[in-house]
Amino acid sequence: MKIFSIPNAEPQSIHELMLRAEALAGLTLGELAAMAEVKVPINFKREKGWTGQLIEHCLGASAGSKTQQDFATLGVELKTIPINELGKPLETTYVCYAPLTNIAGIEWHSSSVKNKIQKVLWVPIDGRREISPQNRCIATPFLWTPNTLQDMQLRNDWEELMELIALGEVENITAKHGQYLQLRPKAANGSALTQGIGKNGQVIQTRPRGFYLKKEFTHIILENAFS
DNA sequence: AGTTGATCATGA
DNA sequence: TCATGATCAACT
Repeated sequence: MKIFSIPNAEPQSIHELMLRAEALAGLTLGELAAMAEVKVPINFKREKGWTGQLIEHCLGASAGSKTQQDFATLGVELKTIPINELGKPLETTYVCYAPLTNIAGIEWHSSSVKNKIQKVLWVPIDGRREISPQNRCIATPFLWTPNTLQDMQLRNDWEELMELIALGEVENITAKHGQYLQLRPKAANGSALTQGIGKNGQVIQTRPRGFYLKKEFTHIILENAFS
């Protein structure tokens, strides 16, 4: 029987992080929440980020860290991902905000997307809606770094999307653009506005956008990890 | 308003 | 049925 206790400090090595993460496998969110002494929501209608924050806490991520990776000293980004009984993702994966102004000179190799996903600790969790949150089971976490093909796939989509943004087409971009990386609104609500580039190069107000990994892409990551 | 964590819910 | 567009909460 595996023993798990809530750590009180950040992991000092990848190895330590992975030991902690692997010890979560098989636990339900209810069991883990009990150890952390937090209440499990009946559903995620309001607390949509609850699972991610629980796992962060239980792996010893420093709370409220901004802009950089969850485990900055290790260069590791943590992502929970809801899956069904076949191991297929049930949701897309948020990566980061998309820059909509001052984008001249931004290259893929220095982009937020590329840097965010250089090293990701994926924590797959049974996310089937017919299972109550407290009974949802944590699967086996694994570390992932994009391979050459995956890097190229994301780069192609990223460059297409950034080109459209630079050309003042941001408001014509839909989630259908991009094969593996998509651009979608990312805000508290529809009234949130930020600056963007208009069709004639002027500054416009537009909804903030975020980059998301499409399910097809994360599905392949999961398949590779468990094959 | 911006960024972190994401899932919800409705139109196609 | 399912992805897109919208939304929720905490913290800064």
